[in-house]
Amino acid sequence: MEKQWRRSMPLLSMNIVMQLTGLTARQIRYYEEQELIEPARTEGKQRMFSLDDIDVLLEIKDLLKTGVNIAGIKQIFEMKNSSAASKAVKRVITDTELRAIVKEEMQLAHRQQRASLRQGDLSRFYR
Amino acid sequence: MEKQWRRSMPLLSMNIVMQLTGLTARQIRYYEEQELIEPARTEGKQRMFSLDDIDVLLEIKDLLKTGVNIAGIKQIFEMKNSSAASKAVKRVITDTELRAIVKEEMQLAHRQQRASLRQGDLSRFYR
DNA sequence: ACAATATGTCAGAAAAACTTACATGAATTT
DNA sequence: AAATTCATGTAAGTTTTTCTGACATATTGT
Repeated sequence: MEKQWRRSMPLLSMNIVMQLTGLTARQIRYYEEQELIEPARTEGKQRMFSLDDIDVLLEIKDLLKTGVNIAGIKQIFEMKNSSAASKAVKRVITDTELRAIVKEEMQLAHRQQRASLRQGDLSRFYR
Repeated sequence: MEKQWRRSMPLLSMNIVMQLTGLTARQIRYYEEQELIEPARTEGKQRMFSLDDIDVLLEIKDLLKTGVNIAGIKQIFEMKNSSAASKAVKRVITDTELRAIVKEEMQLAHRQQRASLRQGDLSRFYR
């Protein structure tokens, strides 16, 4: 609970993040557009990412792979944040919404043989 | 003695390194020219630095501030490397050379009131 | 079939970084 | 004192990287 700020320092440029995550620039920008991440910007408006951003991007990648869509990921992240803030897990997502998400998840997880672990990217290189 | 490789991954661009070290691009390129560092390159020939590089740059900055010149720094680094390689500290530097360096060091350290600790840069932000 | 999603691709503009060359003040050498 | 060396500044022109915006498209949901 001390040098956590280091993980939130925006040190990484687009190119590196692409390599670390195995995502394309288009994907990364799209996730930002969808407000799943909010990278810092240089004076010249270029994106600068933190290690925390990398974490989030890898999680997005995994969730998409298992079939959750952006809307679902957004909800999941909201849940995380509210519980992480240790505020008695607010009901930001209705039960039906949650069930829909989980169902969707299960379906695709079944279809695809749950080939989960990412590879071909450099994610194994950090943390 | 395990995830040390992470510190050697070239993740950082010139701009960030300038901020982290408080050095100018000119200085950083000059130190490379003098073979004190050897940053990786992207396909397009842009420099990419590792955390280890940052360490070295900060050390260069400190040593220069205390009055050691590039040649001296080069020698010091050689000593470090050979002893780090735990090869019975070879005499890569003659005694007279060493004395010259130390003398030079002492003189300048005296002149300048030994205002040592760096500030104004972001070095405190990592590690 | 139609609409929505997530991503690819292209084009033009802007930002960042590169190399090379010349300038310069401080320190050192001759 | 003049010349030289050292470490850094600065300018110009070029290349690389990133940006935004638009349009294309395959897959999935209704």
